Amino acid sequence: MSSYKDKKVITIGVMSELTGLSERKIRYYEERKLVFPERTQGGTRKYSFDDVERLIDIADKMEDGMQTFDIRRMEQKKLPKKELRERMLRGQLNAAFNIRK
Amino acid sequence: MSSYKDKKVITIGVMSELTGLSERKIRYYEERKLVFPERTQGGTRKYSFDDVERLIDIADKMEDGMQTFDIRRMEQKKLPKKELRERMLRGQLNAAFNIRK
DNA sequence: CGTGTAAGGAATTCTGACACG
DNA sequence: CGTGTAAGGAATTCTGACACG
Repeated sequence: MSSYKDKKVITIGVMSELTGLSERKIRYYEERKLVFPERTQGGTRKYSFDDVERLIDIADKMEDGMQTFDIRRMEQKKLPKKELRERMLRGQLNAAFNIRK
Repeated sequence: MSSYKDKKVITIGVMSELTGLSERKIRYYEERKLVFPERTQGGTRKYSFDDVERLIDIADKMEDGMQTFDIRRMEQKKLPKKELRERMLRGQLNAAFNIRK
């Protein structure tokens, strides 16, 4: 089962190129528990191709106005469907009208 | 067709861990035209999973006493079969008796 | 030929913080 | 909340060379 897709070998610089996301964003999504890179002995992050796809997916949802909180809940599938729909709608409205909290 | 396997994303440090080869060896095999990493803007090497497999294969052949020259020829499949067999035999003999040129 | 190593420098990454909205 | 940035330091990588066998 252990494929190449889940082997953590990609540095944050390459990941940034692959996803188009800034390193800052990538590190922030980790802080928000959305990605879980491994580390080298020295402490540099290592990501997998699965993480590449995950980050692209996250980026899409962020663009739709969703918040990291909602994305995390969504992946855990623990949020009741009704509430999730409301949150997604709110996110899209926020995005559409560029609302600031 | 462009799979993950041929995407150049692995740094030499990770490659060294993945293959068990020293960075010195990995760079040397590049010098001998056996692997062809890409480079980042800054000049650091990037390898693919295909390269991981290729290097492991190379390492096996080196252990059998083959020389980089023969390995390269072998991959190009341009060496006559008879001569190749002779070279492989010689390599294995060298390895067996630990002969120094 | 194949590989280790010390050397000096450059590129990459890391963390914690301040800023803004 | 999400993200940019300047800051200082540490880890990583690079090249060319000398060594040895």
